Amino acid sequence: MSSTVDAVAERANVSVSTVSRALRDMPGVSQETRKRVQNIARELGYVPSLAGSRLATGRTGAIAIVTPNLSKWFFGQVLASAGRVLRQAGFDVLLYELADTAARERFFAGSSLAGRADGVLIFALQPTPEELATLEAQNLPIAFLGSGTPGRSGVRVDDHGAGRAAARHLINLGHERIAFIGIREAADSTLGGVPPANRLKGYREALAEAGLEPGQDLEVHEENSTAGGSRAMSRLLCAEVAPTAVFVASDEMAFGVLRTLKAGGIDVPGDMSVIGFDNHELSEILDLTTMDHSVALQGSETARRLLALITPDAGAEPDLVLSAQLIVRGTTAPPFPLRGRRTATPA
Amino acid sequence: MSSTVDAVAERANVSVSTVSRALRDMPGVSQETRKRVQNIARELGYVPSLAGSRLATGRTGAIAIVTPNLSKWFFGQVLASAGRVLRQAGFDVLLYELADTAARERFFAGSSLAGRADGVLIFALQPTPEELATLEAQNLPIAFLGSGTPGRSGVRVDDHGAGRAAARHLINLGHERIAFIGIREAADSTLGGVPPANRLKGYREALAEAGLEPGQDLEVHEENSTAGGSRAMSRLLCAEVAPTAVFVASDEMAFGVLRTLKAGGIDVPGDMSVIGFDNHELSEILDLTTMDHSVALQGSETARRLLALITPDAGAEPDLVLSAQLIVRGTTAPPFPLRGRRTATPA
DNA sequence: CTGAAAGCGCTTACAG
DNA sequence: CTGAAAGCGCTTACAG
Repeated sequence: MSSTVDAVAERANVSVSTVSRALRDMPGVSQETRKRVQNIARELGYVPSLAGSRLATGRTGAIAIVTPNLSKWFFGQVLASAGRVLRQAGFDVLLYELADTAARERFFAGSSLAGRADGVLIFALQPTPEELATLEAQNLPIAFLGSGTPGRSGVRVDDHGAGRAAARHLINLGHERIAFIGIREAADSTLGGVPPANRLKGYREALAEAGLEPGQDLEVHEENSTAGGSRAMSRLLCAEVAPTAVFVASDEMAFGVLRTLKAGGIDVPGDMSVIGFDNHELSEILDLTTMDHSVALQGSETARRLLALITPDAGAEPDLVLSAQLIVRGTTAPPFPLRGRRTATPA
Repeated sequence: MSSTVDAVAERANVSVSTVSRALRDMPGVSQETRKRVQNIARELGYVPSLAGSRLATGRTGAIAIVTPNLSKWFFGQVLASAGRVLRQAGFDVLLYELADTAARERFFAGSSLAGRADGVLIFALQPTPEELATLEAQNLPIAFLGSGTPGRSGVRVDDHGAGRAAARHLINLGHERIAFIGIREAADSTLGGVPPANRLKGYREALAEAGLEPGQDLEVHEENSTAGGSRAMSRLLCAEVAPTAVFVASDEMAFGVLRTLKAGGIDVPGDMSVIGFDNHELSEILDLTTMDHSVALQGSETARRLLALITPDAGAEPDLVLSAQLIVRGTTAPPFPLRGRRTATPA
């Protein structure tokens, strides 16, 4: 419907080359001509056809975001924050949710992104070597969020350190039987799976350093949901010797843990300390002690790194590794015996 | 990088016209030629240039989704469900988050969608007549979610009926002082504002029908967040005569309400009944009685309606008005005096 | 500073 | 069933 360069050119008595240059603030156009062309373009309501310029330049002006299950809180947050940075920079955002393995395969099967995007943001899914190869074949700049692909641009969290820190907090409180509830990926999950593993490692390391025996029955893995958390906690309650504290690899699971404990009449933090991971927007409501890992920042910084890869002037930014930070709330406390001792022996 | 129609044509000893037709399963190509062309295309790793076909056909193969603040739970859910339907139908999803009024103005200022999308889904924002006009000017099919634009294709919730139902539930339990906590839009909100108003109307209507006086001090409005809910509840606790029940226009606010009540030592549902609105994924954890309004369905059905507008064969589907449904959980009960009477007088 | 022309990669009447 | 050609709307060397 809207007019074309030709229409503008004719009306302004110049060539289309001049129109093109004038409208894009390119050098080689006199001030006067430029002004005139711009005014006429405005009058005519001219808006350049994206398809035309894409075909001519090969640039699309769009960035693709590839994400696992969007209905999870985390991905909504990083999508929102990354999207804002990209739009700010003038890019359109193309959204690819790979909710299950079928969608993932379909996506990586073809050159899904060819001619559609100038770059791609990959959230939390660890591409296989083959997948990475097909991505490379379309040679687009890529930035990764959360998947530890060495040598690639991106942002990730020091999950190992975070796991240690969470466990340390419980150890410092005096706990000796500390359980771990980790994320078990669903069979058709599209995630990479690296971060949870590292949280577990950090936890084990802290326990070892403190001279605590990590009982196998104190590590359970479940689906990352409130229901999964509930189930995991139920299993822990059947351990030979029940733990006095539990480190849960996601806040959502921790919510399920809290529900189960409440249902079972087990006081938190009186009988059981609980620490989550995420600083989910609702963890404050539940007064959950948790590890914050700057979720919004992860999204925006990944986007910024991709932009640095695309825009020639911006220097390449190094990978960013974020440290998680303990947020102390009301679900962690010294174990019962210690609390007793302390109140009985004022310093 | 990938080869072009010309390359395929040359290799197959046919014209580009034939290649184009063969690859898109158009009539007028012999089975044999078609097969041969398709094989060669595959061998060459040919993938059609989107920019080329867009320019030639005017079709983009993309749908734009325009949404308010994406980090809100509701919008993440409807985006996810709508996106799945669109991708299933072969469309790319272009995401426009209009998080504040500035973004909204920028979006509606130009013909942002011209040449970028074949249709647009508008979530929960009520376009002004001028905005609607600029949208129309780009003449794209539009489907609305949640904004009551009469005569337009879309999906919305019967908020009026839902408000009545929620209030009825409390009335039926025997409550006589029933408060309402509504959503007050932030100054730079991009939302339309229609649904909350209707929830309030339904509430008032139910009270009137039951012969209950709706005290002005029983209606408070706050920002749609847990903090807003907390503030609103605090204000209600200062009313001349405190309510015994409260209908909260969103679950997130209701979470804040529950926190405030807990902090104040007010038992739920013993001293105060609370009913929310959304059936938020975490409302079950908090055992919150609420109104479910089929959030995922809203997204997918809006997408389906847009597709019906775009694909010629599919008949136009009528607008969909969804009824909300009460989910009874643990935060609603008869008011204290009634409970007392009932236990004292066994039937 | 300005313009004529080729080219980006497709699709689609039109003719055969 | 197949092909030659025009056209979609831009950008960009190249020449002046």
